[in-house]
Order: sequence, then C-alpha cells, then structure tokens
Amino acid sequence: MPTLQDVAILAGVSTATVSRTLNKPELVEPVTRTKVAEAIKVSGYTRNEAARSLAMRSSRTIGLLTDNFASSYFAPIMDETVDILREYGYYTIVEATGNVANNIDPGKQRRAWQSLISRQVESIIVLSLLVDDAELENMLREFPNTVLIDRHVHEDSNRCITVDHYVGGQLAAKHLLDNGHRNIAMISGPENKPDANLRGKGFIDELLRQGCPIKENRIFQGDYTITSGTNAMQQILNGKDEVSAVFAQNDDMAAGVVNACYTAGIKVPEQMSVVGFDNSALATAVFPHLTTVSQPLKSMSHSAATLALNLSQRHQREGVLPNPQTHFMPALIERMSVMDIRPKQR
Amino acid sequence: MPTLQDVAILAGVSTATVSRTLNKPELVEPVTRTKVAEAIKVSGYTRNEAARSLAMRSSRTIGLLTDNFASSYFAPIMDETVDILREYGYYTIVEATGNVANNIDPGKQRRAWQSLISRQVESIIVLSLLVDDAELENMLREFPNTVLIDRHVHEDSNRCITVDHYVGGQLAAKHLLDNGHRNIAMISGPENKPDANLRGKGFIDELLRQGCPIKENRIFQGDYTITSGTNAMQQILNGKDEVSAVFAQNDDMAAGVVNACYTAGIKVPEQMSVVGFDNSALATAVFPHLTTVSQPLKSMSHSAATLALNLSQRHQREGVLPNPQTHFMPALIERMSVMDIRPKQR
DNA sequence: CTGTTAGCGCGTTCAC
DNA sequence: GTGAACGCGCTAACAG
Repeated sequence: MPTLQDVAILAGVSTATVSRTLNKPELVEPVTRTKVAEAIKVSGYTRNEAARSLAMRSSRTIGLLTDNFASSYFAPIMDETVDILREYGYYTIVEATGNVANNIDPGKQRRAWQSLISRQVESIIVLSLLVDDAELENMLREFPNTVLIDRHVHEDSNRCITVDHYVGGQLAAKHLLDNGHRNIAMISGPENKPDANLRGKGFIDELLRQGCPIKENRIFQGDYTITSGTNAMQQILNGKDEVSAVFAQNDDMAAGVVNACYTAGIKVPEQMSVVGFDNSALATAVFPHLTTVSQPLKSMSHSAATLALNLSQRHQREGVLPNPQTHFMPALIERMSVMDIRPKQR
Repeated sequence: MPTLQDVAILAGVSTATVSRTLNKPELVEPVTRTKVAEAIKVSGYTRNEAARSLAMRSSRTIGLLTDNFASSYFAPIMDETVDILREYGYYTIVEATGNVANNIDPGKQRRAWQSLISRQVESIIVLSLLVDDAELENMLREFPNTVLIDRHVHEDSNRCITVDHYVGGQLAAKHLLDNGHRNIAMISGPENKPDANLRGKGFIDELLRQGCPIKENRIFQGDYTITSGTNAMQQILNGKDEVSAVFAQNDDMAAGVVNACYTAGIKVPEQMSVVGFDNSALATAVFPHLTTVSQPLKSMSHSAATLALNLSQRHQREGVLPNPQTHFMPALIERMSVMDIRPKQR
C-alpha cells in the first residue's frame, strides 16, 4: 500500500501539499494539484483512515448497533441511515450483537458495543429491540453520544427517536371497528417490551372508548415471531370463540395468523380479518397482503442520522444541523387482509 | 477518552508496560499486572483501534461488501461470518452498496468498496448479486485479497465459495417429477445472472433427461422480485395452459406465485404446486410453507471466513488454517407447497 | 501557495 | 520484568 509519502516523492512535493490537495484543494495551485492527482493515480494510493483519524482526533464515523442482520425489521433504517451519513462525509460502521429472539447474550452485546467505541465512533445509533433497559442505561452513561431509535430509556428528546405506538394501536382498533368488527382478538408482543405494551394499550383503550371492550380471554401472548402468531391463532380457532378479526402486534405474527387460518381452512379476510404492525417486507409477501400500521422509517432514519451528527465532533466545528423531528406518528396502510362486514345498506 | 498514557501514569508504570499487560500479559509480573488492570478499570480506558492498527501495520479487520440490508437473502451469512471472525479476534466491517434490484449505482458500489480499503481491511468478502462481473474483475485486480461468495468471475478456488445451482435446478425438477407432475412451468431469475441461468439449465436438463421436456412457452422471465413472480403467474393463469406445477428460481418469486394463485382462487398446493429456491425467511412465512432448494449458508459462511483469514496478514504470522471446502451442494427442503398428484395405487 | 515540524495513541525494539 | 525512544501515516500549525 502506497503512502502519502510515496505520492509526495513521486509528485516531487511535500507530504503536506499532497494532504492539502486531498482535503482543501482550493488552497493549492492548479498546476501542482494536477501533478499530485497524477501521482495518486499512478501509485494507486488510498488514504489510510486509521492514520487520518489519529491525526485529526476524529474518526468521522458513527456506529450503528443492531441485533442481527437476519431478522431485523429495521433493515430499511440501516440502509437509509448509512446513505444519509455518507452524504455528510461520515462513515457508518454497523455492528450486530448477534442476538436472536429469545437467545440473547449480554456478553456479545457488550463486545459489539465496545468494538464500536474502540473504533472511535463519534456517536452511536442504537437500533435494537433486544438490548435490555438496564444495559441500555449503562451504555448511555458510559457513552453519552448515543441516539436511541424507538427505545424510551432516556427522556432527552435530543437522543431519542420515538414512534407513538399507542396511537398505532388505536389506529388498528379504529380500522377494525370501522369495518364492522365487534368480536376481536389480539396477539401481544413480548410482555416486557414497552412498544408492544403501548400498541396493546392503545388498541384496548380505543375499543373501550368506542363501547366495544375486548374480552380478557381474547388476548393472547406472543413474542413477535411467526410461530407464536400461528400458535396463538390456533388457540383462538380451537376455542370455538366467534372471533371475526385479529390484531397481531407485528407483521411476523400476523403472517403466522394467516398461516394458521389457511391451515384450518379459514379464509382471510372473508372469514377472518387481520391487522398487523410495522409494514415490514412480509406484509406484501404473504397472501393476502397485510393491512398494517406503518412507521415512517425513512423520516426516522433521517432524524437519527441528524441527531447523531449533531452529537458528534462536527457539532463543535461546522455547527449543528437544525434539530429534526423526533416523535413520529404511525399510519394505517390498508391492504387486503381486513374485510368490511357491515351489513350492506341500500 | 483516556489513553494508554493516562493509564500508565495512573498505575505508576510506563506505557510499554500497560501495552504489554494488554497484549502479552504473561510477560509481566502479576503484581504490576493487577495494578494496571485496576488503573484501566477506574479510568474507563478503551483502546484506540486506529492507533493500534497504525502501530501494528495491521487492522485485524476484514470487510464484507453486500448490496443492501433490506433485501439481502444473505443476511444469515453476514451474521454467521461476523461471529466466526470475531472468534478469531478479527473485526468485520460491513458496507452496503445501497443497490436495490434494478436500481444499481456503480458509483456507490465503488465508494463502498473504497471505504473498506481505506479502513485498511486485510481482505474483503464480496456477498453481492448486483455488482457486475466487469466491476468485480476490477476489484479483484486492485485488491487481490478478496473472497467471492457465489460469484464465478475468478477461477481460483482459494477465493471463491460456490454453490452448485445446476444441481439445485435438477433437484427441483426431480421433486416435481417424482410427485407426478408433467405440465410444468418455470419462472426465471434475471437474464444475465449466472446463478439464475444455472438453476434454469439444471431444471430444464433434468426434465429433458427424464423424458418430459419443458415447453418453450412455459418459461417466463422474472427478476427475483415478488411482483415479478406474481406477474409471471398471472400470465400462466391467463394462458389457460394446463400447468400443475411451477418452479420459481427464488423464494421471493415463489411467494409472488402463491399470491397470484390465491388471488385467482387457485389453491396451493391442491391445484398448483410450487417450488422455490434459497430457503429464505419467506419460505416459512407464507402459506403454505414453501418447498424449496436450500444452500448450506452456515458452512459457506465458515469457509468464507476461513478463506478471508488465510488471505489476511495472519497468513504470514500464525500460519494459515487448513483450506476449507469451497464448493457446496444444495438440498431440497420439502414443505407444503407441492402436492403428490400420482394416481393412488391400491 | 508550499515546506518544515510536531504530534495523534499505540506497539516495539533495545538497553537496563 | 520494565522503561526510553522511535515510528506507523497523516493533519495542523507555523514560517517562508
């Protein structure tokens, strides 16, 4: 690997000049500029970011901490964030804790996080459902330049991107009610997850408010996995309870619900309506395409990136970007999995 | 951020000693060792990987280049590879080119790749369907320490992990034939992709070999997306051609096929059998669960990681690992989307 | 506009 | 077993 030094000699200038043509070309004579450019080309020089970071006391990189690549509902956020950050000349390094659903390993979480810090990231965006609250608190304390997406540990709105899951739950309830459903079941996400709890609470409250309280025995526990959705639905079906609609607190479980229905010979939406949550890739992969509650991932990514940038060293130099929106509202996406069962009027 | 220096002062020793206790603890007196450990703890020291890379002339990191996080069939490979590499004390830094299906941007590809190189990765694992062959050749030339997963540009088996797609196609054909299907259609992947072509060729050849050649007009062009599967299947259905089974060259398209069927009131597998390819997460999300051809992703990841390690600087020092298997065979996973239509025997 | 010089934080000889 | 000194590749003053 050729170094700045090599290029300098080749171009017959000093290393400082090469560095300048690379970083502040306007400060260097056009003639030497091309001379240097030439030397860079023929030598195949690539700058050493490690050395650069050291010298600048700034890595110009931000870290993204996620659970795992395979089951991330948030893959679109990752793509978007990386893109935005790159526009601002920032690197993103993404680390996965390797946690999968119920198999979480705090050791790996910490190592992944440590790895980001030792790479001198200027801030960290946490995009994880599986790092628990206590651990998150620790991370926040040890490394304050942290932006949380959809986690509520810290109340500083400068560090948290949030979505109103409660409203999301309400949206789901309203939609079902509007379509004439009265016998409604719900499949919850993991018990200890605030987002899941909020979705449930919004749903239940709205049902109650509209005079159609949900029955206790129509609430089933799931854990956001497809199979948990399938299992819950089987219970519902076996119960011989006359349910006409189900709200699954995420799309994976909703897909499981659809599976259970068809396996049992129940048609969706003709005999069973289902509403999901997240508007994940699955929603348009299964039949029928899922009516679901979507989060504005793109906007959220943008805010997260902006917040991370503002927290970084850039802050002190080029000034901060205007503070972006941090609280977002979900929206109901109407597709094919809910049927209007109101009596036809003529 | 505290530095080695800070720790040294705090512990009342030299920086060299701190460095040693960190990297070669056996060379330092137990007493001072604990003294240093203490100082590290109270100061909250984290080592600066940038400085370390510089001094060691080695980053101990390998790069993973992929298309994007959102639509990657290879997410499991990424998770697995990162895990393995970490076991060997190696960092993985993953970059996405941001390319999506038909929207590929060579500029972004190159930037993502450059970014890896400037971070001094010791080798690169390419896990991409969307970087084209010519570009791949360039990368290989400029940076030879590259491992290719499921791409065949370079014939060096030390650098290529391959899967036998041809055999995969055969497997799909055999399975359909074994279940009594004779009127079979196929939906191809992108035209210019060798993997897709091979899957198709294996399928067609096997059908021919068993005396049941596929009709020209039963081959439809897709592009690996769900909607392309749906569209192709609609054509098949509209054609009033008596097809009893469809082979989709990947699971996404197979999901699209199932969608089209149910939309048209055709039951899968009762009225239409379908076989997919990849054994992706989708395969067990849709109804019915897809019978599909799977690639041994875990083994492939292991090989890729090993190859990357052997190519890295580690090579010259600690010696290389035994060369792993590089060519893999797919397997048919039987689930619920194919029906046996052979006449019942008594 | 360009060259000289001095570190950034760490690993590594080489003396002691 | 430990410390002093040097250098990795680069940027950032400061002169000129």
